[in-house]
Amino acid sequence: MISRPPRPRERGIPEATVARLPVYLRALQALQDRGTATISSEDLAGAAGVNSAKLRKDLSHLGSYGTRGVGYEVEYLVYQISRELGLTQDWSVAIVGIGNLGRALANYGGFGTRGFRIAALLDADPEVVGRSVASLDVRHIDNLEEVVRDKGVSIGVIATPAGSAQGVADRFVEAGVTSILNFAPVVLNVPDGVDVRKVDLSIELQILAFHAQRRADGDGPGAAERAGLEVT
Amino acid sequence: MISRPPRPRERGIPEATVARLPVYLRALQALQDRGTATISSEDLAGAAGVNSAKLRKDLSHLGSYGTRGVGYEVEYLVYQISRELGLTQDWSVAIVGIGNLGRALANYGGFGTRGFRIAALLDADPEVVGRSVASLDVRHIDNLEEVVRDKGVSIGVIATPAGSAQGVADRFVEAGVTSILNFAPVVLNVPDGVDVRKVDLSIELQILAFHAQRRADGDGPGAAERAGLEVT
DNA sequence: CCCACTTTGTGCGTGCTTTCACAAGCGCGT
DNA sequence: ACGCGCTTGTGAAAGCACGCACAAAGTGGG
Ligand SMILES: NC(=O)c1ccc[n+]([C@@H]2O[C@H](COP(=O)([O-])OP(=O)(O)OC[C@H]3O[C@@H](n4cnc5c(N)ncnc54)[C@H](O)[C@@H]3O)[C@@H](O)[C@H]2O)c1
Ligand SMILES: NC(=O)c1ccc[n+]([C@@H]2O[C@H](COP(=O)([O-])OP(=O)(O)OC[C@H]3O[C@@H](n4cnc5c(N)ncnc54)[C@H](O)[C@@H]3O)[C@@H](O)[C@H]2O)c1
Repeated sequence: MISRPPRPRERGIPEATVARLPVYLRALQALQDRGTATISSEDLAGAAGVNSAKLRKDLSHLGSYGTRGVGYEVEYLVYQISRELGLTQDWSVAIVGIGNLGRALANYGGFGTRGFRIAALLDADPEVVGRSVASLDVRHIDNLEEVVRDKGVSIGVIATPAGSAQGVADRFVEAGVTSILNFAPVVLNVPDGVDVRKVDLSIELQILAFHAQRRADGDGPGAAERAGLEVT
Repeated sequence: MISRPPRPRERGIPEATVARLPVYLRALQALQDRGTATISSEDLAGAAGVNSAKLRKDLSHLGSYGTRGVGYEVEYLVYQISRELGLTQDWSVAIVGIGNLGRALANYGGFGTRGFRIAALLDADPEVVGRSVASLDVRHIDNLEEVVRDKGVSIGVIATPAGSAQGVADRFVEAGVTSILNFAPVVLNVPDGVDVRKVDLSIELQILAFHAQRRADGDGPGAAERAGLEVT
């Protein structure tokens, strides 16, 4: 391992924190819409469904943006989290596989509140290619490289059947897309430096089933807590 | 495959392990379809995209189902994981909010490979109620309690707009549903003993954006690895 | 100016997760 | 029967994550 140059400010935000920042951001934006100017860690934690100490520690990774005795200024915090998450710039998204799910995604208005723009839709089926979905023409998958280049696509969404997903991922990578969101139920194989996240409905259901079964079997006192359930 | 496990089952399977079992199960079923009889932890780990030591430790929580020098018998392991996850019984699922997403979910054939059955669709919009989606009549949300009772619904899926989600969750809980999968971008408030999981597209996109930005900023050597990217 | 009160930022103990490394166990060929 | 090669199962170590509890820092009232 090469020793890194002495960085004055090591910016290593824990992964668990990164995953929660969007939740905080959403809660803050709701507060902002309601006209709230400042909020305590206790209240914000409540709105985000987390422990307040955890929230404070998470925010402390971004810097010291709170005021003791008062709380956090909502607007300022919204800006800081947005900046940290990279939402102050625009991200072009391409969706591949305009079937049931792909269409729902394309039509989904509040895509990512802000920051994300659906730039292109692609499919392989001649029936689908050429149609207009959510005010966008569905292009043929063969144009992927061209579309990525011309539209500056930086995030690829895969909503094809499982069998096609790896191939689509390969083409995304080939075209220079290094962020992929995968809805197909397969493990994608990508080179280092490419970031893949997956959304998997059936895994979520199976986890629910596991806990439900456990609750049904040996439902003694504390069984739910042991299973790590939502506690409010 | 009728004989119950020899020893009293461990009561504490780590949550992280539970979340991976469905991934292993899917990989195993793919192997099964391809006619593979046995597989080593190394190969299965490769197919599931995890470290082989982790895979072995995960499986060890279910029992000692491997054979040293040989590997795991695919069919047996499929059965054991299925049983552990509760997939040997049927789960009735009700979907509330038959909009873009709800329809996609309802039409999604391979819902959970096996074990999950969509038993009911519910909506509040008179335009939607009464229509037939995926061979099911969409019922009015006011019938939720009745539907849950009659169809034996044990898992509730929420695909309504954010503003309605808490209300729907409350009604699910009231009706006795203790497993909820939430697609709406809100933090649900539920009593102890109710299990809520969420699927949140925009959070995933924001996490991708964070890593993409980080890569763009200080893309030095090892930057990708530090960000915890897919490594294959 | 001081004091009572509020709330942040964080040191620290605890428990969970991951990974390494290897002894023990199994099958096969001789 | 025996040894060799392969693979599992698991102790042990290291790394993360969580949440308590409290000092430090700020506010506002008197
Ligand atoms: N529908 C859901 O609710 C849902 C839920 C969870 C997961 N998924 C997963 O999402 C994916 C899509 O599901 P769906 O219901 O929309 O399926 P679908 O069959 O309705 O749509 C798939 C689309 O992908 C296109 N396609 C196929 N191969 C392609 C390729 N090589 N390049 C480009 N396009 C290609 C098809 O033409 C089709 O339009 C599947 O992997 C599914 O398992 C769907
Ligand atoms: N479409 C997507 O791709 C997508 C992606 C991520 C998240 N989501 C989220 O999923 C949810 C649904 O999205 P959508 O695009 O399908 O929205 P949609 O507006 O198309 O559908 C929502 C449906 O819910 C129904 N509904 C509203 N209030 C209800 C109530 N109280 N009881 C029962 N039904 C009610 C509406 O009648 C409508 O049919 C939203 O919260 C959205 O943020 C959607």
